[in-house]
Amino acid sequence: VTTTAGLLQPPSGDGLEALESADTIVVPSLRSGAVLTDGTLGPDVAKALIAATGHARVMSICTGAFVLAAAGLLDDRPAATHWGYTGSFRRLFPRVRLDPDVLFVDDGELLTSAGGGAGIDLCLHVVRRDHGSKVANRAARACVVAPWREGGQSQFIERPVPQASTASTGPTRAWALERLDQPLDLAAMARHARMSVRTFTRRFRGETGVSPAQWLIQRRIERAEYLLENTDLPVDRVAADAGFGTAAALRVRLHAAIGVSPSTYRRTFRPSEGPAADSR
DNA sequence: CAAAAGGGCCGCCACT
DNA sequence: TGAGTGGCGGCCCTTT
Repeated sequence: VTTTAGLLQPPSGDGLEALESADTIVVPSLRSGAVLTDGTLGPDVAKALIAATGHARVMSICTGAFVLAAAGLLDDRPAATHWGYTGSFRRLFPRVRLDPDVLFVDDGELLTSAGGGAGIDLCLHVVRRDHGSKVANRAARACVVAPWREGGQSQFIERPVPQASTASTGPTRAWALERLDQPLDLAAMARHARMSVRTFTRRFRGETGVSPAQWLIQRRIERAEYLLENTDLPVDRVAADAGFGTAAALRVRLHAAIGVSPSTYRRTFRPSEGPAADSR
């Protein structure tokens, strides 16, 4: 991977020529510059970027999307950028189909991501595409980040792959999220995805980087954490609603994931709440 | 804590 | 010939 960073204002003509031979060009986020305020870009930069699209994959992180948009690369294409810049981005680049709800957008040779953290998600996605989920997972571990985040309903938009012979497990994940409180086993999920169990597990791991059961546990933990933080439901109700069945199972999972018990977790987020029973 | 049972995961391989 | 599929078996972890 060849990355060109900090070349937006090349000192004296050097730098941009690197784009001619790059495989992948990553435009990082900017905090200032004309492109953010009035959407203009040096003509030589724009020209170099446009020329590079013939042979290189071009991606942006955070406000880097302004650079791609200013060069006209994103016209009539879906894209993502930092949520704080949604308004000005739309004003400056009305032709870009900006999606404010996704972590990143994979439109084939053009990839854009939301804020810095989503930039990591995008980079891991690219590594997964190029080198498989094993390498991507190792990279994620090295960076101390989750190999995969769901990020709301629409985790990311993939370019509608031509003759998508490959059905995705994505719809089944959405389906599973709707019924987290019910028993869900591999057979049921595979049936929903209309695949054999073997193919389902293989695809699932390829697409998310984790196994179906691990993914389910992670989602259930998130649900339980939410309920502990935002409701006064008793712990066994939380366990049931999150799909753990018993409070004991929730205890074990939560402890394995973040090292604390449900009640401790709740207390750190709702210190002054709860029934008077626990007064001193 | 022990033991048994039940799932899940994944390498392997034959088969489209 | 090559990629995708899915059944099998063994190991592992979780639950009872």
